[in-house]
Amino acid sequence: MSEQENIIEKVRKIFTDYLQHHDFRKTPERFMILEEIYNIDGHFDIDSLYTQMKDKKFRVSKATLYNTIELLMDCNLVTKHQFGQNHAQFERSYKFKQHDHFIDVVTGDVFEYCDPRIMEIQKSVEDMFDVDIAYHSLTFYGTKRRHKRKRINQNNN
Amino acid sequence: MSEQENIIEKVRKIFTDYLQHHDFRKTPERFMILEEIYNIDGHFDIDSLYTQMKDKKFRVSKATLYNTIELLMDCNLVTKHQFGQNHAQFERSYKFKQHDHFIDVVTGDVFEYCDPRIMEIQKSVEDMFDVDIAYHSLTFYGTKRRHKRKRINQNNN
DNA sequence: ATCTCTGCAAAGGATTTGCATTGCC
DNA sequence: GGCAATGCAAATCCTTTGCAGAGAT
Repeated sequence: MSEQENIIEKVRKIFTDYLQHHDFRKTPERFMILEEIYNIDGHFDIDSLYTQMKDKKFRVSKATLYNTIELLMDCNLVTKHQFGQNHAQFERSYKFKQHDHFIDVVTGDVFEYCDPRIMEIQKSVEDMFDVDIAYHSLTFYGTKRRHKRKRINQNNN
Repeated sequence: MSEQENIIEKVRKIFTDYLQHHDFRKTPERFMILEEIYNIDGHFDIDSLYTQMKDKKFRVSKATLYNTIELLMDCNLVTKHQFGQNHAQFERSYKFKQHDHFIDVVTGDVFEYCDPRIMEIQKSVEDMFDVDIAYHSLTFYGTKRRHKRKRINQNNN
């Protein structure tokens, strides 16, 4: 069994347990959507997910996509991002380690990184306001540096 | 002259210079909006700003509000936040020192704090991806702690 | 058999756009 | 006076809601 199949089996299990525990129905649509999402690398939005599933001849509606993603966020299998545009982006989150984002404001490219110092800040904020933090959103916005580097025996650029 | 008047004079100057430099017109609406925003403490959205100005009998349209706020973001006089809902929130930003937010997901309350360590992370990210970061967004989401504290000779709570 | 979940379509809310008019330069 | 900026309204985009029928329990 591939690592990917292994992950999908595990998230199906998590989702099943979650649905069971909340007395929600285990409909085939919900599992199709979960599996589809876990086969997407990187970020996606509702519309692209919808188109992608329609292309595969799945019978699915946007209402169900929104509804199901809500459930998946509830059981921490999907994360939502608002990068500043008016539409949300999502991302599978099981077994894909916590990370934050850098957005290139010119190209729209998304880069990921993980810096443990954010957890230290989180701890400070929890103490400062006497709160428990469930999650955070950290995004840097900027542009690629233009290199004006001078190199000796320069061959290109 | 009060500190507040002083700030408003300065941001008017910044905005004037910006408009001049870009060959944009210095319309009275733009300065009314700027001044209105700088008299708001904390966050606001387009709708509340619109209502507030209408209540004062200003003749203004939402189209102009959106347009003007775009300009104000361009010259760093206003900051935009997307706290997760589908509508943006804004905030004056001149002379109000850089800060980030904690959102109470139950009450919707917004708390502000400033942690210099975010700049260290920013520097790392700049080096890692070879980019220049113009701004960032850091928001923590969580809830107030419930106190089960035991105190000896407890008087209140 | 019951009642949640579904797809579809309509509604809703925030933001953008089109356009005739206003008024800054 | 020319043309950018305005107000208003319509259009658009994303998301939510209403509802009749399908299907999980």
